[in-house]
Order: sequence, then structure tokens, then C-alpha cells
Amino acid sequence: MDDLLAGLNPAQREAVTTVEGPILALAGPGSGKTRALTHRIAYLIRAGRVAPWQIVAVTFTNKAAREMRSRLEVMLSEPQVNRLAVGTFHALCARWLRHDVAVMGQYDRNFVIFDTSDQQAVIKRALRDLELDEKRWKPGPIHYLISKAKNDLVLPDKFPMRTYEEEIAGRVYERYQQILVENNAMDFDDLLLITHRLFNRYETVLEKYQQQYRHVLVDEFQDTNMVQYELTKMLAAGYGNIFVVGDLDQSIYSWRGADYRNVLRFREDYPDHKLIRLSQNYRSTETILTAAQHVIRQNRHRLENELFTERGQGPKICIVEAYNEWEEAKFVADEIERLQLEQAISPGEVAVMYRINAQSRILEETFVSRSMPYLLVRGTRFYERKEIKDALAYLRLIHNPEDSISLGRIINVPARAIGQKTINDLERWAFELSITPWQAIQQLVTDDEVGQPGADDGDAPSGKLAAVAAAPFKTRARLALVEFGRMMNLLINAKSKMSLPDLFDLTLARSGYKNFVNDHTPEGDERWENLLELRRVAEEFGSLEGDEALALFLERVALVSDVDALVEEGAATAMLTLHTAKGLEFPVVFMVGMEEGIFPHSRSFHDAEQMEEERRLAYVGMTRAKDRLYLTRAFRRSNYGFEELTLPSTFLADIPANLIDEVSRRQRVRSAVEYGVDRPVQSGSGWKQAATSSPTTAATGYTIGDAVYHQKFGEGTVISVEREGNEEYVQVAFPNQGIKKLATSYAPLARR
DNA sequence: AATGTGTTCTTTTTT
DNA sequence: AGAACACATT
Repeated sequence: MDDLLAGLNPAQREAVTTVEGPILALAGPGSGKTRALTHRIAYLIRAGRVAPWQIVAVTFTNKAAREMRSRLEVMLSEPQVNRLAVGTFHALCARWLRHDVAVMGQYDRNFVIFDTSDQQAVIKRALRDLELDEKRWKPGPIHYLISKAKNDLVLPDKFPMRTYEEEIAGRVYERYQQILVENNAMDFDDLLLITHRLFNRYETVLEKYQQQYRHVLVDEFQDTNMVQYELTKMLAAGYGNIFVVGDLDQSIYSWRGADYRNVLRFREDYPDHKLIRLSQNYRSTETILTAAQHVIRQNRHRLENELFTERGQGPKICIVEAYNEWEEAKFVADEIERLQLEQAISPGEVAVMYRINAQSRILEETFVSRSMPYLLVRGTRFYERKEIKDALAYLRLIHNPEDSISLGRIINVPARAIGQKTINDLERWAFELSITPWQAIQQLVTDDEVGQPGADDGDAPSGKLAAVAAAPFKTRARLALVEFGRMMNLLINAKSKMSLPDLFDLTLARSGYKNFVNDHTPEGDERWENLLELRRVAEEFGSLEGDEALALFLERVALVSDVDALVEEGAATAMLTLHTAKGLEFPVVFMVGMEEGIFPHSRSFHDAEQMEEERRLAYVGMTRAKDRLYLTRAFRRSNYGFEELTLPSTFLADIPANLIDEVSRRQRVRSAVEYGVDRPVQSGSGWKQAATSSPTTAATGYTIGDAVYHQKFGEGTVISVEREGNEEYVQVAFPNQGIKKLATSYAPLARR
């Protein structure tokens, strides 16, 4: 047992060995909480006489789950580790639902998980069904409201209707949910919500899990939402052994429904809990840790947890201003090469982090043009490719033929003479018969076999006396549908008779997709390569029985996250958003785009809570660095195609001057001739001063006719003013430069 | 049905 | 500036 406790500090040891009751571990960045968590699990099994299958551990990502498993394999035996329930809330819920959802009567166990684009498609269909203006109502914002409601356990009948938008969203919500049920499909939120309902309404099911899981462990507790909190509570209600780890300062997912107050709620709901503070940071140098602490300290809503490190001072933090985003990327690349040469630091030890994905493009192009190795950490990107989505749509349809979204996606891909008109006819006909489009196709197939009694050959049914149920297809369209139906039936029958990779091959061959892709162009080759890559994922499930393999494969594929793509110990520099960086660490970290409007993002300016979250995100980013931290900024940057001057991020102002590298502060990277000619209104005396005069607080409330001054376009006149939420947009006429639309919170614009 | 042209939106962050 | 989408043309 000693090997489990060796090398742990007293707080970690307490977290590992306190077996009974509710425990809240406040774990600062780099404080070895993953270590505490894994050792605790091993300890429970080896010392606490708990069976592996009696433990459920919730991680934030699949990657974290995988890592926890592999760490545990060192301490336990492999079969033991296999019996542990380790995964994200979404993955665990999917598994429980697969098992028990049938009792609810609404879904069967072959339900599919709709990804973001499927969800958008459902919203669009709901809008169409409700005859709402698809131009006016955008799927994105509507889905955002629906998702928020689901995360807060709000059902359609309780949906708030305070604004017109909410009223619309409420109506869409209801139809949206109906469509999901009709398709035997769930979105990400449903995985949690339906599990919650299952546990709530079917006591025997809940009791089964409550009795099974004697220990419930949850990582990243500050990023749980309402449903997740309730699920945790329900599961732990059996034995009361609930262990949660979190850090309020690292809560960065409120926009996804996460609520850091769940940590505070926990303290109230379990008054006899034990509180453990993990305060020693094993990751970062003192310089980095102190700087990060100075940034996070500005927040009001926090639970103070003073951290310390014994790693020593280390190099100072470099704050670098480049001329524009290209120069910024060039600086990053140059510096990585320099570190490799002078400090023997491998590019694989470096990460470049940014606030928004769009920032990656310029970095990528820079790295490509210099042939520098990099890894763009965006695991979901692969699954956004057309050929991958098409292939998956076929497989999903085989798994769950009621999935009309997938059906619509591939019914005519590759082209098989089923045009838009035929599809419309099919949908209308199915609607009239109150069956799904898939069932309608099946009807056509059956009719065809018995000599088309219901089908109307030749001319379309024109007479008013024609039965409602008469199929409205001409021969050619009908035959095309019948052929498609037969092809799919063949694949569905094959499903349980062969391994998943074989089914994969058969599907691509019989559907004609293989030939469709293999068109002997370079793009075709690339698409085929991608399909082979997908097949490799399928091979991992090759040993399982056909049905089960397909279910697990589709589940895996639906729940991949961005970090999942990150392979350890690579030789390539990682490029990732600050959000995906959570939980990771790198010897060298570059945070690029440290500018007002980018980071903190302009969408957060209006709300103090959101600004605090931006700050937490800065804290998360900075504390990813072990040894070296670079904060870079572009003096001017192009947005939406036009260039604007920037101001340094307010976060830079909170870093004490004595922690900043003098050289980096003075020698700003410059190369363009114009540089210095049109400096923004800031005295050159340092970051602090510049950052405090953020443009966000600059004049708003313009009126038509105002004379204004823009730093790039010069003098102009306001010709229109409009408000969108909290943003104010003005159109300004500039002599000789035309009319520009500007966001007043963003543009360097002032009244004259 | 496949290609071309124009228009509109995009930029938070993701399971 | 680019992508995604809609519409129009062959």
C-alpha cells in the first residue's frame, strides 16, 4: 500500500485515504489532482476492498479518461481497470441509456447521437414545420436558448416567454424535441437530460445504479451544469461517498451551462463534507505562478486558495508586441527555432494558445511556409469533413433507420436520380400517412414486390378522388427509391452477420460511395485516405459482435472532443484554443492575441461576470506553462477584412513589472515602415497605462449627424445608428473612403 | 445535374 | 478576407 502513498504530500494523502463521506478537494492548477484522483481509486480497490465496478469516475474529456485508465493500469491489473466506469458525463450517460432507456418507451437502445450540424438541421426543419421565417430566425441562437434550457432542466412547457425571440425559441423547442424522438435521436444535452429523467421517474433503475456505485468521483467540478450536479447527487445518494475536485478559478464553460456555484452548492448540500486544499503547485516556476495569481486576484467571485511552488524563479515572462498578426506568427516561429537551437527545447514541448479558432489560420500558414512541425489540436475537425459525415450517415442509418437527418444526407449521394422534388414528395407522402420517410420507402419496396397495388404508374395522381395514401411518384422516381430501399435493407441485414470493418467496406461498396470518391483526382485520393482513417477507428471495434460494435463505434465518434486529437510526446508544436488547453501542461507556452477585443473577447465586455470568466481563462492559459511563458500581441490586426489598431489586453497590465523580461518589453518586434507613424492614443510608457484606457468605455450613444474621428479613416459623419443586444453599430461616411459599418465598442472611434 | 456567380455572414469558447 | 449559402445558368 505504501507505494500508493509514497511521494504524496499530506493534503494529497488525505484525499486518497479518506474513504468515507463527501469530500471537496479544492485543487489549484498543477497541484497533482489527477494524481490524487487516480491514487484514490487504486487505494479504494486495494485497501478499501471496493470492487472496480463499484466505482464511477467522471472526467472532463475522453482524453482524461483514457489517461486515468492507463495510469491505473500501472497500479492495478488490466482486467480490474477495464471494469471501472471512467468517462465523461456524456459518455457514461450514453452507456446507461443504452442499457435502460427502453423502459421509458420513447427511445430504443439504438438511438443515435446528433452532432452540432444535425442539431442545426433539426432546428431548420422545426422552423419549416412551424412555418416560421427561416431567414429571420437563425438556428444558432435558437439552439443556444434551447440548450441552455435543457442544461437548467427546463422543459418546453416551462420555457420562459419574456421576449419575442424566447417565444419563438420556445415553440421551436417543442417541435425540435418531437423531431428528435421521431428520429430515435438525442442531442448532447439529451444524453444528460434523459438520463436525469430516467433516474427520476424509474426508481428501480436509479436504485440499481445507486447500489452499484459505492463511490462517485467527479473531476473539474466547477464546470458541471445543473443537470450534471443533480445526476451526481442522485448517484451518490446511495452510499454518500462522493468525492469532487474543482477550482473556481478555472471555471471557463459557463456559456455551456456550467455553473461554478455548484461548488458552493455542494458545500451547502453536504454540510458534513471534508474540505481539502491542494495548494502546492508542482508545475510552474514561481515567476509564472505569481504572475498568474496577480491576474486572477482581480476577480471578485472566488474562494481564495493561496498557491506556492518550490520550482524556483525561472526565466521571466516575455511580453512581445509585433507589428501585425503575420509578424506575431513570425515571432512565435522564430522564437521556437531559437529555443531549439539555444536551449535545446524541442518544438514538441511548445504550445501556442489563442482565444478563438480563427486565429490559428495565420499561425498555420506561417508554420507551413517554413516547414515547421505543428499539430492543430482540433479533433472534431476530421469528423466535419463531407466524406466522413456521409460515411457515418450511412452507418447511422443502418444502425437506426428512423434517422431521417442521415437519410436526407445520403439518399442521393452519390447521385441516384432522387432529386429534390422526389424527396419533397416522399416527405409529404410520409407525412400524410403519419409514417417516417424511411417507413414510406419500405412501403414502396413492399408494394413493388407484390406488383405495385397502391402505386400509380405513369402519370402523377391528378384526380381529386385519388386516395390520400397513393404514392405520388412517377415510375422512374419510384424505382430509384425502391432500389435505394433494397440496398439499405441489404446492409441492415448484413449488420449482425459480419464484423464492423467488413460492414464498413460493404457499405461503401454497395452504396456506390467508394467509386464516387475514387475519382482519380488528388482530392479524391485525399478523401479516400480519410475514409481509410475512419475505417481504422472502426477496426478498434472489430472484435466485438456486429450490432454492439456499431453502437459503440457511433457513440465514440459522436463524442470525440478536440483535445482527443492531441498525442503526447510528439515532435510538433501544439496549436490549440485556451479552452482546449484546460488540464494540459507544456514547458513553453505562447499566448497570442493579447489584445482588447480578442482576449478579453469583445462579446464579454458588457458583462462583469463574463469578464471574470475571460480572466479565469487567462489564468488557465498562463498556468499551463511550466518554464517559459510568452504573451504576444499584434499592434494592428485585420478583422472581417479590415485592419484596425489594437490596444493591449487588460490582463497584461496586472502582471508585475519585475516579472517581465526587460528586453522583451523594450524591443518590440517591428518591421513595417509605417510602424510608429500612426500609433494608437497611448503614451509609450508601458502596458499598464495603455491597457487601463480600454476603448470599451469610450463614447457610445452616437446619433445621426455626429462628427467623428477614426484612427484609420480620419474624419467622418455618422449616417446611421443601430443597436443589437449590447453592441452598438454605426455607419459612418468618410470622405473619399466610403461608408463603413463599425462597432462602437470596438472601433477606434471618437466624437469630435 | 453540374458548374458558376453573387450575396451574406462570420469570430467566441465545445460535449 | 474567406466561407458558406443561395440562386441562376449551361
